[in-house]
Amino acid sequence: MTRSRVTSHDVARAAGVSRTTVSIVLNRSNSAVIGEDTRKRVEAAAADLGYRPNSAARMLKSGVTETVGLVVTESRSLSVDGYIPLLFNGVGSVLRRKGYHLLLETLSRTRGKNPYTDLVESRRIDGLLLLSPRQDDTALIELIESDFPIVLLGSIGHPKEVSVDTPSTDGLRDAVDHVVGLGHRRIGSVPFSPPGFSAADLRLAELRAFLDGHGIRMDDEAVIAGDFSAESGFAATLDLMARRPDITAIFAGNDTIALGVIGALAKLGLSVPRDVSVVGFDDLPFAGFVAPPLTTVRVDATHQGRCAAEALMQRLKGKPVPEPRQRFKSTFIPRVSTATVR
Amino acid sequence: MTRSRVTSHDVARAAGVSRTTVSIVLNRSNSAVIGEDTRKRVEAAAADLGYRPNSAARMLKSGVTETVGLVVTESRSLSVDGYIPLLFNGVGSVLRRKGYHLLLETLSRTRGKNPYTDLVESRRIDGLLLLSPRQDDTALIELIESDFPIVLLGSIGHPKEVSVDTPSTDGLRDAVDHVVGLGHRRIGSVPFSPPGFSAADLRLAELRAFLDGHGIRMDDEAVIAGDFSAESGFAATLDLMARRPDITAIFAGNDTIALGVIGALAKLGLSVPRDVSVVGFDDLPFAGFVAPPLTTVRVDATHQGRCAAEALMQRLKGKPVPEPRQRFKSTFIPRVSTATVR
DNA sequence: AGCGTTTACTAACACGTGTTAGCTATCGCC
DNA sequence: GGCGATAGCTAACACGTGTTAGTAAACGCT
Repeated sequence: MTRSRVTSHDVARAAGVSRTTVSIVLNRSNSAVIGEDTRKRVEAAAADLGYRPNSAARMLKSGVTETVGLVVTESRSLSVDGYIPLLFNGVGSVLRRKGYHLLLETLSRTRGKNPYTDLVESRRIDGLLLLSPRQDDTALIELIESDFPIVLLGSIGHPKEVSVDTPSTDGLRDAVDHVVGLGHRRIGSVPFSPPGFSAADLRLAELRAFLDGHGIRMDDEAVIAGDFSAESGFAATLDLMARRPDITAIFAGNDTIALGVIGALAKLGLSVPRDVSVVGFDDLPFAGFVAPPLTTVRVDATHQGRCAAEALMQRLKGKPVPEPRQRFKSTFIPRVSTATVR
Repeated sequence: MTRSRVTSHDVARAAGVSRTTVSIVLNRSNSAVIGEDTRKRVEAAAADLGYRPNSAARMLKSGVTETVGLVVTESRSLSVDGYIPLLFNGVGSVLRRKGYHLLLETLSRTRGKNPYTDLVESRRIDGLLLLSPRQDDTALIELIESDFPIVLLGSIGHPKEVSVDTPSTDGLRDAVDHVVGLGHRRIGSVPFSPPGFSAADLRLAELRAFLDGHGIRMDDEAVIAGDFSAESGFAATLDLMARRPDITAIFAGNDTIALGVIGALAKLGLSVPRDVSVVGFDDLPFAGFVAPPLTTVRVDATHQGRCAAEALMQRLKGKPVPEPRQRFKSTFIPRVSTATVR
C-alpha cells in the first residue's frame, strides 16, 4: 500500500537544489534561467527516484485536469451496438496523442437531474464530449450558454453549440432511391429507438419524406421501433411481418438491428434479398462480411470522434473552433441485402 | 469561461459560520457535534450557492480520487467486437452505484514501456481494472506485487493476483462433444487473435486437446487466426476453405468472427449449417437473433465486469477480497448454426 | 462553589505543486 | 569605483479542502 510517494521535495534534496528549481526544470518553464549542469542534475535525480508529479496537486494549482469527459446518454446502445466503440476509437486516438485522459460516464436515464453538471462543477474535467444530446436537456443548454468547452456528437440546434454530426439525409435519400428503383412499394421500418429520441425521430421523418417523394406512404403500422439491439430488430420484424405480410423491404435503424431483421425473416422462411430487401445503417465493420453483405448507409464514426476530440482540444486551448458545426456526409453503400422485388 | 467558482469559504460566509463547520456538515463527519439549526443553515447556503467541492483539492487532501482506471490492452478489439462494451456495462453499473468514476485508457501497443504505471504513480486513480492482461508484462507483475489495488479481467497466474475470469474449458468441451457428436471430423478454427496473445492461444490449445480426446487432429493448416473482427473471419475462412475444401465445421474465436465466417461461406456458395457448421464464442447479444442463430459458448461478460468492479471496491476499502480468483463457468449454447454432417 | 463534560464552534496546519518576488554574486559600462 | 543588469537560485505564497487541537460557554454533579 505504501507506494513510493516521491515528491518534488525529495528530488530537490537529491539534486541538492530547491524545490522551485526542480519545478522549473521539469516543466521547462522559462521564468528563470537555469544552468545546464543543474538542469542535468535535476533531471537525473527525478529519473533516478522515479518522480511523478502528483496530479491532484497539479490540478489544484493549475486548474487543468488534462481530462475530458465522454458522456453516453443512451447507455443501452453502448452494450448492444457497435457504433459507440468506433467513436471511442477516434476520440481515444486524439486524446492519447495530446496526453489527455478520458473519463467515461454512462448515464442511466433515471439518475438525478443534473447528470454531468457534477463532473463540470467539481472541476474533474476540462471539457466534455456529449453523445446523442437531447434538445429538452436544460442542463445541457445552460452548460452551452456558459461557454464551457463542450462538443456535441450530434446536434440540438443551439446557436452557440459546437458540434460534429453526420446527418442521415444524403445516404438515406440515395438508399430510398435505390430501394424504390428496385421496384419496392410496400416498405417497413425499424427505427433504432422509440419515439422521443431526437435522432431516430428525425431519421424516420426523413425516410418518410423521401418515400413520399416517390409517392409511397409508410404508415404507422409499418413502423415498429427497436432499441439498438439485434434482439429488438428480431422481435419487431416478427410483429411487422405479422401485421403486413406483403412488405418487401425494411429499413433498419442500424446495422445491428438489421442483423435481427434478417434473422427474423429467416425464421419466417423468408430469404434476404430474394423475398425481402433489408437496408442497414452505420456501415459497422461487420456489415460487408455477413451473409448477405448488408446494403447500408456509411457513417464514419471513428472520423467523427476524431474531429470532435480535435475541436474540443481547440476549445481547451482557448482558441475559437474554425468550424463550430462540422457536418459530414453519410453515403449509401449498396451491397447484397437489397434486390429487385420479385 | 468564468464558471461559478464557489468555494467552501463562500458557503461559510453565507451561512455565517467557519469553513471548518461547513466541511464537517457537508461530509457528515462526526469529529464534532453540530447543532441542528446550524446544520440546516449550512446546507441551505450550500444548495443556494450551488457549491460543489473542488475534486482536485479533495483528492490532494484525502488521497482518494474516487476514480478507477479501466485499461484495455487490445484496443482493436474494442472497436470491432462487442465483448468489451458488455464488460463496461457491468463495471459501469457498480461504479455508478458507488459514486466512482471510470477513466478509460486504451493501450496502443507501440506506446512507451510503462503504460498504466503513469496513471498509478501520478495518483490519478485509486484502483485499476485490467483487461486481457499479458503474462510477459513486467510492469504489471511489479504492480501486483506492490499490492496496488488491481483486478484482472483474465488471469496471468500470479500468486498474488486478484482476478475474475471465465475459462473457456467447460463450454468448449461441450461444444466439441456436440460438434463431434453431429458427425464432424474435419474441423477448422479461426482464433480471435494471432498466436502470442495468451487467451486465444489457451483456447486454441484446449480446442485441440478436446478434439484429440475424440481422436481428431486439427493441424496447423486448419487454423488461421483472425483479429477480433468479422472481416478477419471472412478473410480467414476464404483461405481456410481454399486450403481445406473438405472442412465441415469451423470454430470461430468469437461471435463477431463467426459472422464473417458465415459470410465467407455464403460467398463460396456454402450454406450454414447445411454444408458447414459454425460455432461462435461469447454469446454476444445478437447471437441468438442472426441468420442462422449462432451455436456458441456463453460468457457472461456483464456479470464478470460487475464482479471485477465489486472486487475492486472491496480492495479499495482495504478489506481483503473473499475470493481472490473468481472463476465462472462458460456454458455451451446449441442453436441453429450447427447440424449433422451431410 | 468547584470541576469535569458536553455543545458548538474556530484557528491553524497539511496535502504537493506552480509561480512570483526577492536575494546574492558576477560582470559590463561609464 | 559606482551601479545597473544579468545569471542562478531560494523563500514564501496560493490553490481549496479535511482534520486536529483548542476555546468558550453552558451544564450536571457532588
